[in-house]
Amino acid sequence: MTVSNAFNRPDQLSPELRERVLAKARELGYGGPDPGARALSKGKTGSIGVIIDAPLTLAFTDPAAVQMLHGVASVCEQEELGITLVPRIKDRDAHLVRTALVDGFVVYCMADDDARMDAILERRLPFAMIDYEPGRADLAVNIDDRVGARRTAQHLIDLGHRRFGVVLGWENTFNTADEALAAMQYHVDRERLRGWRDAIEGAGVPFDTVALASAPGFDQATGRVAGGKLLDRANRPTAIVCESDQMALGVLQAAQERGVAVPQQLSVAGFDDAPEAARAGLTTVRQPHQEKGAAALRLLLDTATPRASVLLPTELVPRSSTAPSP
Amino acid sequence: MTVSNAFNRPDQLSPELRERVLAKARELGYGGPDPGARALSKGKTGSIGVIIDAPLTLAFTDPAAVQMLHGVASVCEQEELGITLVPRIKDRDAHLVRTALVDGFVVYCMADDDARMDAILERRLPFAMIDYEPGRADLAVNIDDRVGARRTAQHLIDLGHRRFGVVLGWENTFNTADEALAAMQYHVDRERLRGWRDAIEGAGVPFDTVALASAPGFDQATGRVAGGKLLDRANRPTAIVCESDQMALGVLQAAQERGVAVPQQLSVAGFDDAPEAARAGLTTVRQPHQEKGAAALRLLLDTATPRASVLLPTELVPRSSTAPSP
DNA sequence: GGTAAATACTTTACCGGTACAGACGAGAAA
DNA sequence: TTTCTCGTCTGTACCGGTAAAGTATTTACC
Repeated sequence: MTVSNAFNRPDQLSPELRERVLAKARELGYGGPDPGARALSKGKTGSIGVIIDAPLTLAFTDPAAVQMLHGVASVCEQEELGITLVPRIKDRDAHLVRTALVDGFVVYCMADDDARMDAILERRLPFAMIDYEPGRADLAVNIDDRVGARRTAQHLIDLGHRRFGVVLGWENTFNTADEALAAMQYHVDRERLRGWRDAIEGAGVPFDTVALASAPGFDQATGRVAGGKLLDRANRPTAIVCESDQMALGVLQAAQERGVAVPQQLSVAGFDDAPEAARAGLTTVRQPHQEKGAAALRLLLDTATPRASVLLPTELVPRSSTAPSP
Repeated sequence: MTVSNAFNRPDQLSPELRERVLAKARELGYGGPDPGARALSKGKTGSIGVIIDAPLTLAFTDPAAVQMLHGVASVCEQEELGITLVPRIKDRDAHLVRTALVDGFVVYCMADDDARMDAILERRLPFAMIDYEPGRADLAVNIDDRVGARRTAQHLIDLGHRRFGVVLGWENTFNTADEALAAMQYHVDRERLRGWRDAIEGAGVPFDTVALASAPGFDQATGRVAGGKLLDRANRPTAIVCESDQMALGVLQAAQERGVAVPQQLSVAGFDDAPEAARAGLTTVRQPHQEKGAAALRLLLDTATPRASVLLPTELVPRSSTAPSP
């Protein structure tokens, strides 16, 4: 106990005794209290776990995830907490969640059927979900995906568009919006689809006239393939909305390959406002990535509110990839 | 013990007993072995600590640091290890190092006089230093800063330049290269300065004719101010080399503000090959950021080699910001 | 039928701390 | 003088696991 005090609470013993303890510690090669033992004894680790849907290597490639982490980091730094990134490894990740030395989790954009969810619940630690269906967790941070998507579609409707195409991630075989909504594993994707539908049906255009296309993956190549499918249709859409900026950039590429002029013959809109979107002049929906991370951590640390749902605003950013319907 | 086995080693007990244990666990609300206790007992935490010179918020803004983390993450993922980012907090960071629940540290670009170094040593955990003077640590990963800088200066010499300016970070009051080398806190900075000197003196140009300029900070604003000082001198340099791309971009800005044409009247070179460098057409030195992180972690995990120093190559990337001397 | 080896559990002995409650002497207040 | 308080230091009792060795009970095999 005296040793513990010597290292952790200098005010609890006289300077002489303290120095004697520390000297002996040096002599014996004792490097201070063991963090593992302290964690066991105190029941606190001093670190927050971050769980991301994608593998870590992908997370560091994705600017949105990096910005989210930035937000988490900013609060962690204030609170003197470490950040523990829990890796994603096929079939082993539940185990990694179970053994993570953390006081709580921030969970980013998790699929509905992710096996790690059970592990998180069993840990009985507080956790905050980002981009996950609110209501399915006590602490939830979301952006207003639906409103953002609705505004995008409305913007296109206001420009006179009536023939729409939708580009979705992952290979899918659904034909109708309802099938798609039922099959989608990510809350965010469903909300965006709902948002587009809100506006399009609101304008009196039946949603079953909207062409849905998807392709494997979730990146530019995905958008290129899926966008190509839409552009090769007999009744080509005049406007294409995409689940992400990366996919929208792929659609632009597909259009260029086919000699379809954007925005004269085709309008394209993305989602996220990634840095590349600004450079490409892509119309998109801006969302506060960093604030998502910060808000989640704040919810987690505020033990006074056991249940809370934060909805952060989105903003339509019109750029040069959208224009009046030809 | 039987409970421990039920959760961790199903093959050590009969399915019936195991099910009985798990059922009782559910009934009692026991969520599986406590990671803290396991860490204490096993003496392993399953996580690697990453210590960065800058605050975490800055680390996530800096593409080089993010790529380094990416490299660390790629190896962690293979090895099923977590990554714990240790925040940087003035006067408190040694404590955070002492309490971090990790099996080892990767230390990125630490200043010579950083107080956390003592804490790291006292932990008696393995650690690998990136961008730190090799020889001062058992495990070191560096890039060939000196050779990279030398090639940059040589490239300018080959283009006919003889009047050089150097832009350094942080406000400094040194006049000679030796003073600068003694005052600099970062190994990387010293090596780059040495590299430039190697080439310039090698061409028969005395290094005391080279104008040194610095300004507070380490970013674009720093380069703009320091670059401005150089450009406002009576005997303006025809070539300016910078410690980083960010600062080089600031120099470009300063040149533009003064109507100095790059590269016709002034050549500018950076270091790092940040994404912005390519867009700005900046001549720079490419370095394998990601591989630095991965190599450090591999050294750390390979307990067979208690001492090892890795030197990764750099590559000169000539672009349009350098041209023959006017 | 007897012994070796495998299977299925259990016991023992730590891992290295911290919270909290004494114990004890010295000076302050009653 | 007695009692209270305070500053220092120490003792007790956990925190919740796991490795390794020990004990039965089967099964395997000649």
